[in-house]
Amino acid sequence: MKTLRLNTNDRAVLLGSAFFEKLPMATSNAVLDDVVVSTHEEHDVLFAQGEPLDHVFFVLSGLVRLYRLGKDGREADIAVFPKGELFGESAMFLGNRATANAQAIDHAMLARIDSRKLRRLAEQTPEIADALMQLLCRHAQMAEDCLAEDRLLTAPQRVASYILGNCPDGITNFSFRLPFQKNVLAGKLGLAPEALSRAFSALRRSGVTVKGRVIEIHDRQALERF
Amino acid sequence: MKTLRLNTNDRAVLLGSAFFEKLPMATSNAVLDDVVVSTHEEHDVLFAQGEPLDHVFFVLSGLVRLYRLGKDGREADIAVFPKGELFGESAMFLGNRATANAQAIDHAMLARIDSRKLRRLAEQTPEIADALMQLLCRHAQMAEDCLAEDRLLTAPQRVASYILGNCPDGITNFSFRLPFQKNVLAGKLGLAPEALSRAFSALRRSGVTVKGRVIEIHDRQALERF
DNA sequence: GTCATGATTTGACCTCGATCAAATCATCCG
DNA sequence: CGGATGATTTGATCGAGGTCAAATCATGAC
Repeated sequence: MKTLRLNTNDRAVLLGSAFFEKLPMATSNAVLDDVVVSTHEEHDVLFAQGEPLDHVFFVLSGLVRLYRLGKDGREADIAVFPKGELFGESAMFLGNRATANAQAIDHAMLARIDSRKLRRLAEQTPEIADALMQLLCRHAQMAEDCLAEDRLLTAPQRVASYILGNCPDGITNFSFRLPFQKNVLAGKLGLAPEALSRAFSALRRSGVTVKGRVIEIHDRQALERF
Repeated sequence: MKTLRLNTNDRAVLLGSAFFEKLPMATSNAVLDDVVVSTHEEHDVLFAQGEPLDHVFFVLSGLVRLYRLGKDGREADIAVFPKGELFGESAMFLGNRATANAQAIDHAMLARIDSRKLRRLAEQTPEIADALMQLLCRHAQMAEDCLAEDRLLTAPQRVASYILGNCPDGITNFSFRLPFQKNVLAGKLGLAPEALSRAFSALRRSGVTVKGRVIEIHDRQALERF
């Protein structure tokens, strides 16, 4: 891991993200003034469950996977954060201890925001408190969505739901590129890679084509019905 | 559903809860000044996914179940809230639309707090914003815990984990009463009632005794190892 | 291009938990 | 007490998805 200072481009990514977008510039500057950037190799562990954690992380580039470990060493993904996402915020409210492990997928560049300072600023600045509440709420929703999908949908249905989540409304014919290896998608959906593969092949007869990382949809309705 | 005003006892329950406990009295009074109380029969639906929702609910007595519906009508529990819990707060940040269904278990008495007012107060009062952030964070953690347990643990392991969560540390011999029907516990753990029953019987050989709603543990270690 | 390495798919098998049906058990009510 | 109703358990069966092994595909290094 190497650490650097924030450059202009990084700053632009930060300011354009969902979290900072709605903040007045002065407020954003206050939050970002002592931010440090770090780069990480694929598979680097950023922090581990239970460890002290006094930063909130922002993904400048790459991807980060949040997961828990089972007694037997198996891993369960909680979330995958792409560029532009803020994570690790829950430790701020839980005694500055991480509640999960985090690992870089790809090479990743992260900005670290001091969590004590952020919390202090949130007390003084309603806009920051509001942004934090929205963030917490969104992350809670992500987990609840995941939980509900796990419990209600079969593997092919979960994959269909993921695809539809990437397809703009009203379009019936659509194609996009997975932002990560199938590997990672499988984890995110709570599946073994083999199960993901079989799910894709089950969806083929509903007009889904998979070539490498490129997914093509030919019949939105069929997917929705699945 | 009948609606009433807040009586002294209800007010005491509210003020003693995790959310209000840390607020100055004047702040709590501001939040509670126009609260309305409603009573609900078993199985009453409080609100449905997607509906407009402009209250936050507080459980004065009874239990409330939060769940999502699948296409086929199957239900997946997101959370169960006992007396003293605040819920429905996420709608506040998501366009005042419920993200799940809520249903009373038992007879239930609920206090409704106007969510627009609460949000306005949160902007003016850092203590309220902070309490809200803690609440959101706790609810997010609950969902993440659930998700991780679903993915990492078998049915008997999840039940063991639930029991241990109700057993104070360091005690090896312990007994407690379920706060709801096995029915409800099954849903909360993402199991069919039959699976819960079988899980209990699998735990019998690890020193767990079940008589009606009363659970007895005779060997904490064995449960932890399970 | 050739090879080596890692990703993905496919096949075979097996386990967990869902489902349906039936048997018990518990509680409440007259 | 006798029944009725609902909760819980038990039995039998089935299917989804995990695991392991092998085959195939893709990619980058040379």
